[in-house]
Amino acid sequence: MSESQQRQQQLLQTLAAVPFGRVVTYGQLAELAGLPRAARLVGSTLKKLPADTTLPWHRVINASGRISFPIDSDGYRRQRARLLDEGIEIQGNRVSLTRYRWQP
DNA sequence: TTCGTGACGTGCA
DNA sequence: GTGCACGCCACGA
Repeated sequence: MSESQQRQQQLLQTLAAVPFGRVVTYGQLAELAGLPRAARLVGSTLKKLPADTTLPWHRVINASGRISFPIDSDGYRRQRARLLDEGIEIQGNRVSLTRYRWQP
């Protein structure tokens, strides 16, 4: 297994540990996985996930507390709907990090 | 090998 | 609050 594949495994394992009703930022997820400053890697890794994945990809938002998809995109609507399902409040495209951020 | 690109972050105006 | 520049890492052309 290559180095980059191991890093992606680390990220996915960390993602799987994010509890229901909580969110993490791209940068936070990277750091928790032992990969500081690899926020962009999180994005490209999530992009490769299969559509039927059971991983909570929707619990990952950017450092501003916003959903990183364009407002009118499909991905945006799917992520928003899933977050709402978990009881997370969303104003516009924004989630309150102070209330919902996961702190292990 | 180099270069452009991306579901990002931080600092600053 | 917004926008921009720059840094970061991986990947494909």
